[in-house]
Amino acid sequence: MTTHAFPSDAHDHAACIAAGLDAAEALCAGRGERLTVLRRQVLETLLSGHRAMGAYEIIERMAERGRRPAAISVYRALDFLQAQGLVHRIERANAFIACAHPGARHGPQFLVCEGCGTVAEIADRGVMAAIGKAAREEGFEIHDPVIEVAGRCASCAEARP
Amino acid sequence: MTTHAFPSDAHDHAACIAAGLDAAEALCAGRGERLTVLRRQVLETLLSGHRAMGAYEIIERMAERGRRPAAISVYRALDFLQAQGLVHRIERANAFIACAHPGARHGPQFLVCEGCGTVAEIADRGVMAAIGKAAREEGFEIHDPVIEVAGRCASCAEARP
DNA sequence: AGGTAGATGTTACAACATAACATGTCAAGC
DNA sequence: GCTTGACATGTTATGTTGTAACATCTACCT
Repeated sequence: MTTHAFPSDAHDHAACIAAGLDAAEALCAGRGERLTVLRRQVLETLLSGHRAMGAYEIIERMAERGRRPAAISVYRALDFLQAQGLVHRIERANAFIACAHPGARHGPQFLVCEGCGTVAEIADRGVMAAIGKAAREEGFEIHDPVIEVAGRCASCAEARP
Repeated sequence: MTTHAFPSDAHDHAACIAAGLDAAEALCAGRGERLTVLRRQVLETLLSGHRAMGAYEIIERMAERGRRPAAISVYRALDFLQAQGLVHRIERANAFIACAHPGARHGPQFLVCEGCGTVAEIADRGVMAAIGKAAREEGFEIHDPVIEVAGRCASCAEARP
């Protein structure tokens, strides 16, 4: 299987949002966790955007479609979603993005395009193995690796070579 | 050579600060860049702390030893020091740390201990190679990789197994 | 001395995140 | 049906991190 970490221009976006929400529902149900309306809306906003978004941008988008949630509420929802592995935080951008592989165990890595802002989530075994090896040599126990690579995605590199 | 990314408890700290400052002087002189008093003090503060520090913590420390610099001045000094490769930013902590290998080309990676807060800077070839390979498979051009691994350093893991 | 480029200072504010406490919601057990 | 308890959300205020806009200073060149 060839993976396409960067979404193609014309994929079935509605279906991809629905799939993400369904996966989240299933995952929470299986764990006895509550995917409340607010949490679901935050996740849906991230899925719709299909890119990393700051908390206040999420608030803005939610405000356009109904009541404006308080910052703290959105942060709490994001905390929950992160704990469930449904959302990741992009540290270097103070932003959040819906997980591309909900349910899978990871160790995700992110390719962040400086041209278009798209964030691709990959889960490369080789990268994790190399980091594990380097850490072992220092006697370091890995808990939470953050790998965020800024650069240019294929289409942006092509557009401005 | 066995590297010790985590500093031993009793290394010659004064010498290690002096060495860092000397390296910075030499590097800037060689490039025709100006290591001004303010920039030097910011770097010295980071070298003394021997760990990652927030900008406002740097300000606090500098205030204890003289005039309190404005936030923006410290951020500008940090920008300069980062551009010269003398300081790195730890994204996940909104903090800064003096570079452990000034002058060397890198691609640094950080092991951040959640026990004691120490940050070890390593420059593992295997990790960079793995990331390069993963990026190539996506047609992604790497510009600025961020690798920050949280976990426990050897002494903290031993102290609380 | 005057010009100029770069560094720093002053002030105000934007953006990101959380503390403390009140209130709402829903299901279990009486 | 009511109470209770656990968890989620709302309200208000504030803390933390970072920058914009513009003034001033400094060191060097001519």
